[in-house]
Amino acid sequence: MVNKRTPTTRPPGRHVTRHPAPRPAPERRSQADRRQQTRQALLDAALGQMEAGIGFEALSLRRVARAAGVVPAAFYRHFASMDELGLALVEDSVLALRSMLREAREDGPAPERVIERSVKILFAHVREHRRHFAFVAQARGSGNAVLRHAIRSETKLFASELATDLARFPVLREWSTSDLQMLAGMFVETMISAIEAFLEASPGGGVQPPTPEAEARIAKQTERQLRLLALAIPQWRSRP
Amino acid sequence: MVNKRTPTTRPPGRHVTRHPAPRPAPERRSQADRRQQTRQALLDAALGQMEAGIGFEALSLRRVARAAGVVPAAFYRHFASMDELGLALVEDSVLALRSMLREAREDGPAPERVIERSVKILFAHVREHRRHFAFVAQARGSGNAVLRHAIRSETKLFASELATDLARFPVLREWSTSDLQMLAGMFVETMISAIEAFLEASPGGGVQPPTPEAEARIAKQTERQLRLLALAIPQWRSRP
DNA sequence: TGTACATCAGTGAACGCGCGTTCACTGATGTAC
DNA sequence: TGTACATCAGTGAACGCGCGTTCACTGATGTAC
Repeated sequence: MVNKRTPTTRPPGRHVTRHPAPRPAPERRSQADRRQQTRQALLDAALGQMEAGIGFEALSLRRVARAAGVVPAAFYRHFASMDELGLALVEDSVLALRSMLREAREDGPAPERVIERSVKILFAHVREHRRHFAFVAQARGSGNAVLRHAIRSETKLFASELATDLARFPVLREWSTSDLQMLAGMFVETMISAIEAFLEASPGGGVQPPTPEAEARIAKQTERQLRLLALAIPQWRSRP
Repeated sequence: MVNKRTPTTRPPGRHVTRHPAPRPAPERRSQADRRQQTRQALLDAALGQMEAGIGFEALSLRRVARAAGVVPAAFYRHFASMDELGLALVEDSVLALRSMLREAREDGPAPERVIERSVKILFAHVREHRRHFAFVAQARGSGNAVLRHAIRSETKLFASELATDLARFPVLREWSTSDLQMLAGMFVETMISAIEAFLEASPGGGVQPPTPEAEARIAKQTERQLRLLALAIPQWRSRP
């Protein structure tokens, strides 16, 4: 078959880019830096598009590339597909979750104010990594099977880690593993719905963070839920 | 501007439909019946496509029309857009939820086995309306703002109804409205995650219902969660 | 019952568009000598 | 330090495809007389 494409004969400098930031003065930087920077721009662009209310499944490679200020073909230098970009976002989000648990664990079990403290940490993290949390919340139930499964298995892992932490509390020392898993799962569920409420309360379709008042209201509600759940613990007769 | 379309001059009977069921022998039926039937076929086709693992947002009007055995243009005789079709599905799903509450309410509060009974009713309904539940679970977090909001407000309404029912239990008679709302919300959350577990356990990407064993396992887990939650109730000091 | 006309659900063809993917290319960065 | 060549991130153009939407149309059903 004949190659029907006309050989490139355009004069140099003729092409006008219409991208937002037309690559400012070819500053000197290493190839590795440039690569890393574009990769990050693609990830940021995807999060940014989703912030504007577009679901991950409806996100197109071309939109992401455009928002990142890069030609569609350049996308392939970093990800083989949108699925792969999504998995990279899951990975980043998981790091945020892990750091949350680490912080909560930091000064050991202080049964008195543990709920209050945990909620504070939760909301601080959600505020800081809002876009990643929004991505996870959205893709968790999305039609994309690859992402859905990745997120589900990470959520289970997270609940397991939490279960191990819970086992350190005296009241829970006698609980069976499966009961601890259940309790951790319920805590995680409560956190997830808190996160969803937080994101839903973000004005402008998730573009801005919610007002401090709205956040305080949701945090308080979450505390009440966790407190109610905690009241059940001493009443439970754990069986293996 | 000139109408560039060639006037239709094709001989009658020339066109060959490639649709699955090429409209069998023009049986006699009323226009209204035919209309209703196609509308239902479109709704079923949408559910069917989603059953195959496609998210609502990724569902195209053309796919739905094709699966319904109808030409794309015919879609517009029934819905102005896919959003509108989605809202019709939400409405159908809400009916299923209402019927669930009605059934649970039927023989009044029987504190002894109320949890066991409720879970039985829940799973019976999920089994019967699996595709509608799957649709709601999927669209609940999807990128489609219209559907997301419709589903959220219906969920809140559902929780409110449940709260009214809960108020009938003697242990809860003294509870403030907002505490009842919270409790109902937590029950609903637990149900939702049970539904998600049920759907996730469906083999073949949701095409078939889960095995009776898997269902029994999930039902049992749900019962345990609700039981734990119920244990907290007498301990709670409700304040308005 | 029979006839002439109206209604309207569904058809088939066409449109312009954004999509994912490919390709040979450019030109700055990196390396060997 | 200077030169010649290699590497490779990003480019621009092209492709074929499925999409949503429009339109004049067909022909069965419905209605008025």
